[in-house]
Amino acid sequence: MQKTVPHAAGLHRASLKKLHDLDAALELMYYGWRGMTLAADQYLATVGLSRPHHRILYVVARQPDVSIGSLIEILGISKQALNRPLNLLLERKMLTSKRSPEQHRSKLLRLTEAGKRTEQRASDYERKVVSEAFDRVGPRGAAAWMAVMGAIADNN
Amino acid sequence: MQKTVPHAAGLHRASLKKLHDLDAALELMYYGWRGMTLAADQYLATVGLSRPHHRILYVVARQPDVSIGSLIEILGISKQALNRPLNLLLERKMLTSKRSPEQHRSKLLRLTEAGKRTEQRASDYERKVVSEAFDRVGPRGAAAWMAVMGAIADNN
DNA sequence: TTCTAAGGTCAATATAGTTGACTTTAGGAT
DNA sequence: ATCCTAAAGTCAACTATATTGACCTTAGAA
Repeated sequence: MQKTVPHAAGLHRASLKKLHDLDAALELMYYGWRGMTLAADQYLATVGLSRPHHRILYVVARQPDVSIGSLIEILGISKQALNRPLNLLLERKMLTSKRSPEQHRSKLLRLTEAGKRTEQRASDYERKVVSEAFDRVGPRGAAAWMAVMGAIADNN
Repeated sequence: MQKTVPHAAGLHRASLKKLHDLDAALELMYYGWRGMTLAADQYLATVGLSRPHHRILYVVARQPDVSIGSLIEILGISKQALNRPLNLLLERKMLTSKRSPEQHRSKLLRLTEAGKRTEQRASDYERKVVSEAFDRVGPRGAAAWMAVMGAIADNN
């Protein structure tokens, strides 16, 4: 008999009976998120980081000189939850933090070159997955995907 | 001064500078997943359940008489991780478990009527979000969304 | 009777978060 | 100078969801 091989979730993507028209869509959302982040997460693991670190790097890359408080709001987590991954990134010199000249109360976060490289590589893995999928459906299909996702995202 | 109101993640969906063409797509995937599951998670919380319970109910609804081992493979988690939510659902009489007549080794899981109701309500919240989004883009847009998500999901 | 597959359970650990209760740092107001 | 406050930092306890490893039970098959 064969050894039981650990199964990745997703192997049975198409195996479930569909009770409703939209069941396939629900499953695609689930496996789509996994599919998009899988390669990035694997890369991040090789450099000792994970999703929360990537989220921080992603935001700081797109909003340089963001304050800690703003970062907390954007990420939607508590400052205690931010603390560990943020400090790791500072220790690893992926981020710098300094008081601003005029607003000494708040600190400004920036990516170092190493931080930029790591953020780019991780995000590139995700963009690559999306890009290849978009290529298969053309610009109109990509636009439709964006429109659907926007409507779903704004549902709350 | 106003009290600081706890911010839900997602309030700043459009606020980040876009460094790349596909950054908007990455963010839409993140917020799309949130948007689709938000209402369902809120409903589940009112009945003392959460996402892992829903995943179990969802799979058993679509594969009645599934064995514990198959369920583990489909969900992609360890049996220890399955144990707690599964037992809760059995205690709450949302699931039944019995040995099959011919294959006494494995147990067969089924939803009770209460389990079916809960599964349907939770999944309905998700389907409603997707359905409304599909309505905005028409059948061709919906098909394109499915094609893109399928390509992304199968990337691994 | 012994072997094995399926299931069940316990313990320790990891990750990613929470709330509450502080302290520190630094600027602003009186 | 002193007090007040905003922003940041820290410590502790807790929750939820997962992991691995070790072990036990149930029940059919050789």
